[in-house]
Amino acid sequence: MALRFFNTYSRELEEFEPRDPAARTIGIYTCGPTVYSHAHIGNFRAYIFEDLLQRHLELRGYKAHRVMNITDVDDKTIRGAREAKVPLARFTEQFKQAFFEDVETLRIKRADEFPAATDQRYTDRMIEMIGALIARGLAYQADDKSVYFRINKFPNYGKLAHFDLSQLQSTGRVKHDEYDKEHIGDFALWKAWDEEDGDVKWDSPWGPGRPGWHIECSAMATALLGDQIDIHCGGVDNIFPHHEAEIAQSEGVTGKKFVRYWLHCAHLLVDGQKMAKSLGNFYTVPDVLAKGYTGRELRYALLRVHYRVPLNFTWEGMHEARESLGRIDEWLTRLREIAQEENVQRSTSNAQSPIEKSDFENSLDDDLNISAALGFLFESIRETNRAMDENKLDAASAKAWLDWWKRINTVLDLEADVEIMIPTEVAQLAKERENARREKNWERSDELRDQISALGWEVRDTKDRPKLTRRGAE
RNA sequence: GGCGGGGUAGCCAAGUGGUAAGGUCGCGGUCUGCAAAACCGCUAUUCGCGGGUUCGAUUCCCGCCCCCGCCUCCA
Repeated sequence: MALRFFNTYSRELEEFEPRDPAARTIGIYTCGPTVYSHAHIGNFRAYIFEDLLQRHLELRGYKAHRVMNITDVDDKTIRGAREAKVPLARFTEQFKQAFFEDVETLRIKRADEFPAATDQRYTDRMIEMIGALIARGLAYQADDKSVYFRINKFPNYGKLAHFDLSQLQSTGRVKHDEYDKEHIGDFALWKAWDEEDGDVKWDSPWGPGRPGWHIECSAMATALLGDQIDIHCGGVDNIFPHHEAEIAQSEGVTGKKFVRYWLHCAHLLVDGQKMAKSLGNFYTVPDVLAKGYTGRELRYALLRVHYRVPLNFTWEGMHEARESLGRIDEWLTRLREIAQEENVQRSTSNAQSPIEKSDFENSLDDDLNISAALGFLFESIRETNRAMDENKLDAASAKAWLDWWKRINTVLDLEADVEIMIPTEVAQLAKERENARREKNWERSDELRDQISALGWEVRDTKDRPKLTRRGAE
């Protein structure tokens, strides 16, 4: 099946054709965090979706050149720095660091570049772009000294969001004192300095000020990926106005189609509601870790639902993630044991399976249908487990399954980390328990099992020997 | 009001014009000293509601209801 994605621009599933088919390198721009506070798990749902996208493109033989911006100057960061009474850069630094820690915890592949809006390379580029837009009549400086984009001069404005500009209504979310604009939909390219900004300002041909939010993405995207990029992603809430503005600015400057495929991720809900600090359902990655869950468990929970469907985050869902991963872990452990038994005779080899091994990746070709892909994984697990129960899976077959897993795990990245060493205390208790069992002292044996359990380990008596595992562990 | 996305078992969630993947939870069974893991069986006569097209619709069309989001700086 051909690789296809749902393009927000056309609202249709489209076959993916990179801009440059020969080069096999895909330019991907993904809107990153605004570092004014700790990013929440809803933000990370979008980043995990982008991670899945990149990894699957790579599985399909493409090379991704991915850029994720860091917005380190805007109203919220300035306000935060002022309230904390520290310089802007110092204020944002802590959240940048936290962001990168969370990225690692969730096993999200790092983008190739993380440009920051305040980097002079990009502020220069923003000023250059704004100048070009003014020269083309697409932007103007208003009486308040700020520079605005003139949306009436850009006929395509509204195409991405499918908005009729005459119907734009103010939701009252933005202050209403912007009488200086020609059209209510005109958005700021350059925001003139005011006292609230303190020492946060850059010089420009239009006086001191700072970039508008949208222009930074246009500047960084075109600077690092060129005038035209293959895929641009973000959350659905970015469609309007942010991505609409990016199109207007970028195409207004370059005159070329800015993005070939727009992919947008649906929101994460918590207990069926939008996540909000006021509702007390606002979680960061460390919040989830503090509840005893691991990064890979959260990764699984955020990954398992198709990106265009709203995902409801619940603790029950986290439990489900843990159990499902445990099932994968057990399966891999069994396969590895059999793969090592070179000379053991099996009654018959049973590598045959009604599940085609390519079903997993073919599902991902279909607009990243991860739920269907995981369905195939679990069906495969059940079938190979059955074969192993019946002693019908030989070492070669086990190895083949492990190779398959290795391949799909380049996309999933859900394997448990290397086995944690069994603590000597646990090993000692297990040994004592074996002695008790040999003497058929079941009471003592069960008591020792409880003690082992209290230490976070589970003991299982198999035919060969008792096995110790740590459930729910990284 | 405009524009999107969604409504499938207790929960999460695929899917197709031909009679419902998978995960999780629960129950019963095999195995086990007992467990655990694994496997087997059971758990949606039905896919928000009402019409229509069709031999046949959960899947296509029309209308309606509900949930979520966006409508100027939230992923």
